[in-house]
Amino acid sequence: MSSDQPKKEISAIKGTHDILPEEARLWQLAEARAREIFELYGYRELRAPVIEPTELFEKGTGASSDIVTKEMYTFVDKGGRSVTLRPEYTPSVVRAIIEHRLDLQSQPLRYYYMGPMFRYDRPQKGRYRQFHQIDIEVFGEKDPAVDAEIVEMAHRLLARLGVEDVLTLVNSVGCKKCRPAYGQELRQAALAARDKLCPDCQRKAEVNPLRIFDCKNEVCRQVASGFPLIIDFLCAECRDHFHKFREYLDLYGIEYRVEPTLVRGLDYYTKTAFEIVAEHLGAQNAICGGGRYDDMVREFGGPDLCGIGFAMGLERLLSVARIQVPKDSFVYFAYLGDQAKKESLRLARVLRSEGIECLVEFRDRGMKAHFSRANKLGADWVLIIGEDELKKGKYQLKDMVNSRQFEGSALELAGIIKGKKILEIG
RNA sequence: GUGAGUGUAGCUCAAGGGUUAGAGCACCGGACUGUGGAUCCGGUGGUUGGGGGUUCGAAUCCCCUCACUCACCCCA
Repeated sequence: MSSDQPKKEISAIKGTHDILPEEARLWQLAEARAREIFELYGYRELRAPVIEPTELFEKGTGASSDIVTKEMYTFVDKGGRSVTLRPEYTPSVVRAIIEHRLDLQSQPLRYYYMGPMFRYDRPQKGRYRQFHQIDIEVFGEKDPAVDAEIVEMAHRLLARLGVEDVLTLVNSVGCKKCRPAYGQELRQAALAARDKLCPDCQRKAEVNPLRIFDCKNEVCRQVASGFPLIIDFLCAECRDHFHKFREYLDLYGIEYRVEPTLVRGLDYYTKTAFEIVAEHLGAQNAICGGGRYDDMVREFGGPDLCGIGFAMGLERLLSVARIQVPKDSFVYFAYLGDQAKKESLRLARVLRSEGIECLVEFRDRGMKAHFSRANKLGADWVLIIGEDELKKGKYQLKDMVNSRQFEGSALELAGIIKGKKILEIG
C-alpha cells in the first residue's frame, strides 16, 4: 500500500461482525442440529425477505414498542417507499401466510427459519445490531399441547448443543378479555405508589406498568411485590389454557418456574409467554423467548388464525453451547518439481471425484517444508509425488496420524483413504 | 440514548514524560535439497485506535472522536 492511501481502514459497521471460518464451523453445526430437530417435529423452512415494508412492523411488532420506536433500521428506498431491515421474524411470516393464503392448507402450519435480524441498539455482550435468530412458528393450533411442544423442542435443541444450566420461565399474559381489567388494576396500584418508584418506573407507571416488575432497583422491587398479578385476573379460558400448558410440560418432564411477572416485550402476545435464560451469559441472558399471539393474523386483516412461536438468539446460544466440531480429513500433496506438480493437480481431481478433500498448494517447496506445512494445516494424509513415483505411476501415501506409509495407484490410495482397503508396504 | 472502564505487532502483554517502543506466541527462512510435530539461530511485521493540544521532548499528561468491554435501558 502506498503512503498516500487514506489512513482510516474500512471496518465492519458497529454492532456487526464477520464470522470467520473457524467460528463459522460452529454456526454450521448449530444450524444443522436445529434443522434436524425441527424437521423431526414436522416443521419446514419458510424463508422471507430481510427487508420489509416499515408498516409491517409498526402494525405487527407494535407502534409503541421500543423496537419500533427507536431500534429499527428504516430508510426510504429509491421508489420513495419506507422500508425496514427486519428486527424480528414473526410479522414476516404472518404477512407471507396472508399473502399466499397458506391458511387454506391443512393446519396446523409449522415453520422454522434462521437468519439475520437488525436492531439499532447499543451493542454489548449478547446484543448486536446485526444478530441472528432461529425462529419457529405454529399457526392454527389452539391446543396448549402445542405450546408445550415448542418448549420441549427448544429444550431438545439446547440439550443437543450441550447447553447446560438453563432456567425456563413461564407465564400467561391473558387475552383481550381479561388483560385490560388487570392492566387497570396494575396501573392504579403503580400510580398510587408512584413517588416511591425510581424516575424510570414513574414513567413506566404511565406507559407500561408491567415493565415495573423488570426493574432491578431494590426499592422498586419491594413496591412491585405488592402489585396485583395477572395470574389472579385470568379469565376461565386463559386459566384453563395455562393449567393445561403446565400439565403438558410436566408430561414432557420439562422443569420450569412460573414467573408471574414475566412479560414479553413485543405487544402482540396473548396467553402463554415463556423465556429460557442461561447462566454465565451476563445481563443479556435470555437465550430463547416466545409465546402465543392469537390475534395477530386477524389484526393484519387475515383469517382468524391463532399462532405461537419462539426465537433463539444464535450468538447467545453459541456462547453457551458446548459443541465439538469434527476435524476435517484431507490429503495434502507433497510434490517435487514441475512435472510432479502437474501430476498432483491431475490426481487431486480424481480423488475429489471420489469425495476426498484435497489440497494442492502451488508454491514450490522442499519435501521437509511440505511435511511441515501439511502438519501445520492438520492434514490427515500426505500424498508424495517425486521422480520415482512419476516413473512408477504409483504414489506414496503417508498416514500423518499413525505415521504409516502406503504405495499404490490413485484409486488404490483412494480406497485406503476411504477405509475400504489397506495395502501396507514395508 | 445514559454512565463507567479499556485501546501498544495478527494474538497475549511490557515500557507510566527522556536514546532507535520490547517480549512470548503466530508467520517466513536457515541449521536439515525425499518425510511433519522438538530444538537452536535469523527475519518480516508498529505514524502506540484516529485527530488536536501542552512540552525542548508524548505510548505516557489534557481535550475531542472512534472502537471494544461492563452496566442502565431493551431483548434473542
